[in-house]
Amino acid sequence: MAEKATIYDIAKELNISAATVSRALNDNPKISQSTRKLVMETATRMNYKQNKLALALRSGKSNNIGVIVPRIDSNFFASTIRGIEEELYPHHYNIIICQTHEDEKREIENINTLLNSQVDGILMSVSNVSFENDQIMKRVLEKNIPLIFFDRKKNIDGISYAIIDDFKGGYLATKHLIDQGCTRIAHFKGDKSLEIFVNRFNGYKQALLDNGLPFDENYVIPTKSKVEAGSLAAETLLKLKNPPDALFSSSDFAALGAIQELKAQGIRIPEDFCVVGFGNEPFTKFMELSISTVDQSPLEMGKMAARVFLEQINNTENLKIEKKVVLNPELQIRKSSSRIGL
Amino acid sequence: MAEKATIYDIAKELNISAATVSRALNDNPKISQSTRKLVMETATRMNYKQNKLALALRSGKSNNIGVIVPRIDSNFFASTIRGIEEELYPHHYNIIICQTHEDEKREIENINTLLNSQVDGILMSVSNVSFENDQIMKRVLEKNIPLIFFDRKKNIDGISYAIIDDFKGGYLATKHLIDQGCTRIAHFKGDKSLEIFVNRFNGYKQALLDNGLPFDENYVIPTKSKVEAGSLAAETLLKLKNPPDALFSSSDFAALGAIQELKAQGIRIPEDFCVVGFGNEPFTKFMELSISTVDQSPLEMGKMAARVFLEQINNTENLKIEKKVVLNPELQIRKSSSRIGL
DNA sequence: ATATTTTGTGCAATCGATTACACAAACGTA
DNA sequence: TACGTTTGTGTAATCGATTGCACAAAATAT
Repeated sequence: MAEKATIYDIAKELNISAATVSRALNDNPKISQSTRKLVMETATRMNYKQNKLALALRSGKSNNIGVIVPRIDSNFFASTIRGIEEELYPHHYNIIICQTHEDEKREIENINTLLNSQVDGILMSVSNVSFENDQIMKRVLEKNIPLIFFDRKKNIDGISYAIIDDFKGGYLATKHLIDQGCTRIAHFKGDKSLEIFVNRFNGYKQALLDNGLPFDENYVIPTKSKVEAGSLAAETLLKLKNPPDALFSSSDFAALGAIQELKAQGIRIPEDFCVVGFGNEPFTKFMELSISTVDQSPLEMGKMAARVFLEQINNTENLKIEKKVVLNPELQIRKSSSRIGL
Repeated sequence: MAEKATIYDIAKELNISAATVSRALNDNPKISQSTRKLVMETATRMNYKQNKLALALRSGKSNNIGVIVPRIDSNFFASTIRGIEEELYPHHYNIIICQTHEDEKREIENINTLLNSQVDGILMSVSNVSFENDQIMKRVLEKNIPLIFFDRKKNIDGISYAIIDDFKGGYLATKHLIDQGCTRIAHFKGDKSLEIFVNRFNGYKQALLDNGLPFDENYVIPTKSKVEAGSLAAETLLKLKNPPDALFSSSDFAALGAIQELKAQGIRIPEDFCVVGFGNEPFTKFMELSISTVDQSPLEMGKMAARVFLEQINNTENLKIEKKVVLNPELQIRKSSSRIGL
């Protein structure tokens, strides 16, 4: 039964002190070559593994960081987490994952658990905008633990973030539809308590204004990020007296639902109706009628968030400096909106 | 600057000992009501948070478990992780995520890091089958740390696992194609060093045998789980003197690639050619030509793996008992293979 | 009034690694 | 020879929480 070996076990084995063992293992130059070699060999032989908990307790650095997301099984969040992991792996940080399921209580619980676990930082995509949560986030800041938002952020002074320019994303998508000759462009709007959706909506609105198209409230439908929700919303749109000839959906899933409904009603895409989604979900590319969409470069976003964390952890002085990374959205033009050529 | 408060800070504040504070916070009945109340209030006031590192060091339980997967940004793995997280959350375990990128060195590194971090258990989906890794896994067992495989396992005595019956999945898929009247069924075979792919292949072969169809090696193409790989493999198949009339692909992505190639060559699906994939990736359902596939219930698999872990951690005695959970694959019949009705 | 039990706290060791400080041995130098 | 340096190790404190044991004070019994 190979129980875990500690530096004390090695020390006893060699009749030296644990301090010497520790120094030898850490390549401290004060230790003689002979002792060092002996210790190294014995450590290997006894299958010694440094206990990171002890190290963390003493040093105050756990080398763990917490990542909080609404859910992990979405392509977007999984990709950001991948980005975070890849950026932090070389720096020997481990990643603790938490899901909130969009529940604010869970969000607070997760933050507290992570703090209790002495994580060195927290990267999160917020679930909602209650004020209660603001309090706890401020407390994280007070403890001098880097807190970084990615994608879904809140406006709290002193908190850095990595996001994409959702306004621009909405603008680009809408402008593209206008360029295709569409004049009655509808919009599926996401949860209005989240900045990202408000910004996409604002980008949409601005593009209409800038191009002399009227903004019609009836064309804006609050829609969840679900296929079924998209179908229903499309149905509503088509019942309007003057139905739209294009859709910018804040969600790829809802866009898909809309496309299904449109097709079911015999409407041709993109000839009669153009659609642009948001998120660049894998399926949008795979469809026979591939769906135009706005890419959020989640991998890059995760990496940027991780880099901001690294900067903050290395500059305790600059902790108060808010770092804002805004990535550029990229419009992926595909069949669902390509009237012209391609 | 609200620095972190410890029980010593609370003790000093109240002029009592840290031991008493600790007991009060843990609802130890030996502490008087009055003291307890005082401690609780002071703890809240000082924003005290228990340091889990200290607790973990003393108790030898970190309440962290490690999850190792080839990559996190695949629908399958993300879903299993979700399952694991949801099952373990009520038991106050945190999840540390590691990616191997199919690299065996990384696999060993990850295991070592997790061991150093004193995780209470490791759940993993292996990346390959080198012997070197067997050694380290055995060492994990020797340390009495529960190690559980999910989906991609290895045959190592004493290691429990949660998988699906890949043989049966392959069998069901192939049998279904036979039932559709297909007689020349090809197969895209995955990495032969992984059990799951060997089993899917064996199920395919057995179904052919059981139904009096000849097994033709030329119909079996080693194919990566990529769209492009599937297209190329399909091209190869179609060049055969006697090309197949159906395909069972061990990957949904490769199946999609094949479908694209088949269509490009003017072959009608499912009339001329039936296709079944494996994995039930979201896009298979979303396509206009929806793809039949074998569902692996990743959420359930993750939960089962987590449950096995919980059983083992609660029965130190039974650690040596291998627990084998084999889930039932479910064939999702969709358009790509539905000649009859639907 | 004395003996016995109960109640509530404190002391100190523990988990494992690191590190400031002390100090002996070995070396070099005048 | 005597004194200063260097070299290599050991001692003990520290990180924060828990807990067996000891023990004083209070409550109860005799």
